[in-house]
Amino acid sequence: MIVRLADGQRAGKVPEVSSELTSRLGYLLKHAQEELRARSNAALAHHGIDGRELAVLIVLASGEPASQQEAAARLGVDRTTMVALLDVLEHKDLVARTPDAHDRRRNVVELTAAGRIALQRGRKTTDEVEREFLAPLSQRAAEQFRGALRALVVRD
Amino acid sequence: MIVRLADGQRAGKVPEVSSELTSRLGYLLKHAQEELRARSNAALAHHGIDGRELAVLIVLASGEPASQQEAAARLGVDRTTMVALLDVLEHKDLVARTPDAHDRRRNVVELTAAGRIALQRGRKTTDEVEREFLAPLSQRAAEQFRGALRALVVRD
DNA sequence: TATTGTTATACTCTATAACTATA
DNA sequence: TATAGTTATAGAGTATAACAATA
Repeated sequence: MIVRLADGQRAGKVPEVSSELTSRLGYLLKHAQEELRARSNAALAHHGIDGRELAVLIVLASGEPASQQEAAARLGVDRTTMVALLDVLEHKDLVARTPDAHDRRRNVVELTAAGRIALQRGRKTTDEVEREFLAPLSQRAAEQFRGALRALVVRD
Repeated sequence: MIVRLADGQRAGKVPEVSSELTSRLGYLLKHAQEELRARSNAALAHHGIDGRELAVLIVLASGEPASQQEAAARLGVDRTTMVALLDVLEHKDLVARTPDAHDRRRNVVELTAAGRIALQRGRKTTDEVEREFLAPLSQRAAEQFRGALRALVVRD
């Protein structure tokens, strides 16, 4: 799977990306994220979803059944963004909206049977993609890398 | 009325993001990148630029004087994207376009005196931002983190 | 014919404001 | 009045296609 070196960046004199740039933390983080996202989406496409949609499925499967707004909060996006995400997932029959009996303004959003299957497969697939992505590191280094990232992001 | 304090919804607290989500590598990388970018842009704003613009200045300062297309290749963006970036930087008087004497289709793009100053200050500022961002890690862990990122991104 | 810079256009992702139906 | 879902819209950021000038 040669994704990164595609395009016209191969023939003739290849103007390399500036080395000062590639030593910047911002550059490294951005490209690591983009590479992992591309790989994840390519692998998840076999199950008819992408990484963002899998994240929604994960959020809906965690904790109690959620309204759209609660799901949006758990995912960390705006409620208007959640509308569009759920439109797609509902159309794929992976989630179902049901009016809340106790508060008819709300929709309770839950996974369908197909949604639970897609979730299971998506988890397994992204686990594999993560392992491949981290392959250049020793197992110990990979664990330390993950731990460092968690310390940087979760802080507080 | 049913009192719903599901999940991490303690009073006065933001509803927590699903914990399965925050253990995913994709989530961690994305949020680390966004956090660092936000901090960098906030700090660089004092010098009238943002992170992307600093990246252009770095690219232009590295190696030989570049055409717009060479600069785009070094930065890893499309040439049409470079046009817009240079429009802004030229308007701020940080770079100058000069028609190439030997090939009049090309523009040679170089830093102005103000551009060199902005570059110097931008480098110093992002160095500081990176240090602060990595502060939760020991110095040794920070170096290992940077090395791991480089191994993951630069791979070949 | 091919290439450089440019413009017009479009697409993705996301957010803000306003509308509707409920509460 | 306030809230949940929705719609319309806008703004980054980036890419593709087409065009003029030049090679």
